[in-house]
Amino acid sequence: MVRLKKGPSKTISIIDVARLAGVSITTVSRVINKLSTVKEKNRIKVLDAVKQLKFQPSVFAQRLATGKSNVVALVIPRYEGIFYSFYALELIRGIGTLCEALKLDLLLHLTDSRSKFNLRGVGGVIFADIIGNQQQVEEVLACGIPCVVINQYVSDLEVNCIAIDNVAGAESAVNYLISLGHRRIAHISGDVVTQAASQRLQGYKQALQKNKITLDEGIIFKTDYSRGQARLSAEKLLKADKPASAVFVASDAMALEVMAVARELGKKVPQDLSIVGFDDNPSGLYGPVALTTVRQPLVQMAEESVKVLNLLMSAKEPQKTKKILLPAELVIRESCQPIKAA
Amino acid sequence: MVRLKKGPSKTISIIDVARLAGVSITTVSRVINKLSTVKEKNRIKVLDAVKQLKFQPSVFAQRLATGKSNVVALVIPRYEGIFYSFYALELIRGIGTLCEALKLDLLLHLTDSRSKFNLRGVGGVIFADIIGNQQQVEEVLACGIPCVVINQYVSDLEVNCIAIDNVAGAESAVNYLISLGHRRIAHISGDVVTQAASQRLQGYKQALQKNKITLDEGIIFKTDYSRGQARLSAEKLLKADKPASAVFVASDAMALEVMAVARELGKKVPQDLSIVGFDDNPSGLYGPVALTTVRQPLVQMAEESVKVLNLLMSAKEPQKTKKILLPAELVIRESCQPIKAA
DNA sequence: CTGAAAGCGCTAACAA
DNA sequence: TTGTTAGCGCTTTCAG
Repeated sequence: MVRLKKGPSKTISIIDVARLAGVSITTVSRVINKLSTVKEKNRIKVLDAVKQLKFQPSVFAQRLATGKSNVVALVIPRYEGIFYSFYALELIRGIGTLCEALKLDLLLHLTDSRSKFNLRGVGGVIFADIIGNQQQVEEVLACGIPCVVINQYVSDLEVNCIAIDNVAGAESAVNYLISLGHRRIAHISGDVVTQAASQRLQGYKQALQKNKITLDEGIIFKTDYSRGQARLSAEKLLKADKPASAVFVASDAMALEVMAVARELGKKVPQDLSIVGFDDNPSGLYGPVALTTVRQPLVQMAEESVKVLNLLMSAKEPQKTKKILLPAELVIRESCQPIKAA
Repeated sequence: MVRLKKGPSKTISIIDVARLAGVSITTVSRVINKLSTVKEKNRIKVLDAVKQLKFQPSVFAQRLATGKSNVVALVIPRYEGIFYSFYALELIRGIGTLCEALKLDLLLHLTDSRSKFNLRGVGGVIFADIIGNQQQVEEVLACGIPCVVINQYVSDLEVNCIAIDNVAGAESAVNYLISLGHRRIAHISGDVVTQAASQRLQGYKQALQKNKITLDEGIIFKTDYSRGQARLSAEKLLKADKPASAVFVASDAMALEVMAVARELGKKVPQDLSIVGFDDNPSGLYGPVALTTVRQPLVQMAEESVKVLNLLMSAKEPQKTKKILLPAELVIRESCQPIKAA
């Protein structure tokens, strides 16, 4: 009835190590887990045996025994406007690099709002944005699994979140344009299903209001973050009877597209049109006119999320939920100039 | 000596389900694993209990018991030229989506050549490119873990690989330019530490040779795939005494940069310079002149890799290694035209 | 068609 | 400081 142990191809376990080292499996376990209480001499014997047998502990057995898991699931909405972006890549890179360093297993889930995944076995979850999948967050929370949401400030849920102050960032961009004398300032917005885009729009409006500039809905263009729609918007904007002298664009990728369109139409940047983007995407540095933009601390946000989660995962007691708002900072380069005297 | 079972917060296990359903745990296990031999009546009782208790089997216990794992590790070199690209994102998306569908757990490893990861517990590995980390591949192979390498044709190792025929792709691009009458054709290459870039360079050279056009090393520019270096190369190229009439660029992102530089210098595309890129990056569609390019079946490559790996992982016997070469196809759009009569 | 029971490889009381 | 041993939750013989 016993499964045959096929002599040679058997996977080596802690028992083999113990036997070779001439100690008990407990001692081996202690060495592996760096639990101090092992005599140096034995420690070395065990370490030798481990090396000799090329032993690697079974993570499954470990997790089963401890009930703990060092698996972090990163959930990214399968939403093209977001996924195909500088933002997504920076996020994955930031989170991936830190997980690697912290020895956390990073599980990637590209999801739509319907998909369900087995939560048994994951130690913590990071949600990148929430687009229609708030329910997934609630599920995770209900299971008592540590969880942090990034790039989204969640006020109606008792959940940790780390977001960027898009409102203030947008406001500072528009204020800067105003300080240069611009009054007719357009906005090309991202997809307002994302919190980031809608907040940037809000910041834009707020800046105008505070400066007593009347809002003209006719020069606010809503897009899906794509370059295609940016191009369309830019064309409308530039061919209008009463063109704007400046434009605040919700992403650098789109801003660059606007810049390109302007040039194609024979307009000079910044002489004829001042442009501010958002992201601090390195692409903005190329080209003859470096893009003025708002820098988001994406990598910082990514790393912070892993740190917070890691803390949560190793904490004994449930922690107070943290809500962090990271500042976005205006980076002045060359794509804006004071408005020409009328 | 027994760990206390804290009554309420205990995680529910197969035992609870069995108890509630009034059957043995074996039966529950059979139902979960869809092993036919269960009376319909019992099946329903079990399913009810599962639903009622919101039972989710512990993947760790399952894997420990079966010795099988459905974890796929995706290893991506932490190499900026590659990582920040359309390519990387397409790959992650393709692999991520299919894993999600196949219920495979996708583990992401951003690695440098030195990093080691615990292989115990992963059922299969996908390597995206090999940049200095061939040793990692060999390690995986040595452990007998199913493994496939993508975007790299590996001939000196008994390993499955799926790559794109960059040589032929590049050749067809250059042949096309030649067919339009171009004779002085430049090349802006990617980072030749990557196989893709060096093969594209090779295809370029081959096409010239076959057409008895002498190679001019002076108009071959090697870059790190960045837009910055593309810009520099383009400037050199366009300001040269004897400029080329056409250029084949190793990526669309760089090709777009070249196009931008050309315009800034007052050159018209395609009238003054014909350009072919590589990737079929949607960005190439925007702008006034759609980019002619070579389409790589990236998503297909990504999906194929998961399929092959999945097969390998569920196969009883070791399989013959597969080496797949996917064709790349020229996509003619607007950025090239026949050379002007001299 | 069903159930009892032996593992899978490891951790953590507890005793020594 | 070390070893014994009872689980962790599941699968899988094997005997009913």
